Amino acid sequence: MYFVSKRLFSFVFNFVKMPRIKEYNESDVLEKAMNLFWRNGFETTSMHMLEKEMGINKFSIYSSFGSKQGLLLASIKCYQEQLNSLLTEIEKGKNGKQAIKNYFYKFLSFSQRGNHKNGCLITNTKNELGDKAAPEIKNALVNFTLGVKDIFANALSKDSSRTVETINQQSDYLLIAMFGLSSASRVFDRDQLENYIEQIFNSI
Amino acid sequence: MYFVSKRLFSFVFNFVKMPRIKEYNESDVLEKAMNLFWRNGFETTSMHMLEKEMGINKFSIYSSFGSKQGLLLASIKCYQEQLNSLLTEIEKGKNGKQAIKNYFYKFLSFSQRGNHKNGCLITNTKNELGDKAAPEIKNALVNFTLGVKDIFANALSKDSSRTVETINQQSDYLLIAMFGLSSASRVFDRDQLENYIEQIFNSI
DNA sequence: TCTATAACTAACCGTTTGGTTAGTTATAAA
DNA sequence: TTTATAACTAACCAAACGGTTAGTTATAGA
Repeated sequence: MYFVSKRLFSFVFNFVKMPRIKEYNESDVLEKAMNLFWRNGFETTSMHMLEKEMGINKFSIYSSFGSKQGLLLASIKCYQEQLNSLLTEIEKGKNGKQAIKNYFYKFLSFSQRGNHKNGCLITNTKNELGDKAAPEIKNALVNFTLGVKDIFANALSKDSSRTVETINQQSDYLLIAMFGLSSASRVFDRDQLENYIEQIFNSI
Repeated sequence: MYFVSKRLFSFVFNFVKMPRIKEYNESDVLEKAMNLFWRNGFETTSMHMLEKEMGINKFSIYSSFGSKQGLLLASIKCYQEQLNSLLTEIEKGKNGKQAIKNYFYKFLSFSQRGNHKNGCLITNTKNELGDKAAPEIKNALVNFTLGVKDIFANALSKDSSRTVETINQQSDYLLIAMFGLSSASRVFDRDQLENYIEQIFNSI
């Protein structure tokens, strides 16, 4: 079974005439929407703000992304791709603990893009919507979190002398510490946060 | 300069006639409002929900608390009083580190009142409103946070062999760890959170 | 009983929300 | 040039939002 777009299908088989072409790039406008959700949260970001920031009107938003929550879901996936490029660096590192620590510091810079204290879109969305989020969104959040824990666990297992149980406990701990850092990064100062990171890695 | 209520003033000086009496108790309805804000956040809690939960109508809410943000401010102060009774136990403890650890555990139970994962009203409000909060609310949040750090620092200074700088760093660290725990307590499981607490206190 | 007053009720206010839809325009195959 | 189609514009929708206000009711002193 192959899936092709309606446009491609009609181009190949000449069944329908080719209509007007989109004047915007979906991934460009999505990036702008993501930044808005990241900075302001879901509820605070109104459709009006999205129209202005994305440079297209409601009709186009709804025809590309279905609904406001659909746009949030697409934004989350876009955000996750960006975070993934930071996460893969953990997997490359030889010293697992040090690689995770580097990730914590890099996340700190990442979260303050554009001199805004944005925090983390994943964490922000969990904090704001919780159980009220659409099932697809909740799944995306949970799966990403599980993936991060796995990456932490794999990195820790590279270092010698940790039992399986210790690895599980420490990766759980680092996961929550990361969640805490994400929330705290919207409130506390840079040097407080760096001190926080140093203390975290003292105990493992 | 003495401040007395209009009612008391008129009672004492017999200047005006005594009108109809309030049918509700302000601290009772405030407690109910606080629980609603604590569980749902500020924006999600509508005036309609508040009317139903508090058992009085908008007019009474506005005449007692001025505005929705005024009601939130009163709720925060009510919440802070409840947390203070947990915090004073830290000051009583002989072993500073252990007293703070006990506080972390007690907060965990406190935050899950009524089988809801409420987190902490202070932290939730910071996370949700941030800079958009009214100045009075921001002040209340900041001052409370500073107070907690002081209590941590005083407790740590009871234990021997810590420099002034270490005390400052560790109390800053515990403050952010507490902030993280408050956020994480709405998402993670009890045993994950307990493991988190144990690891936090390994490093100090 | 009369009266001044504040607690109360309920209808109402303008604004904003997410979302829709009728009508117009640009495209490219026929 | 005609035509089918989808991208586009802009006016529109009901519902919900925080907040107000005119009118009613209960109270206690006079």
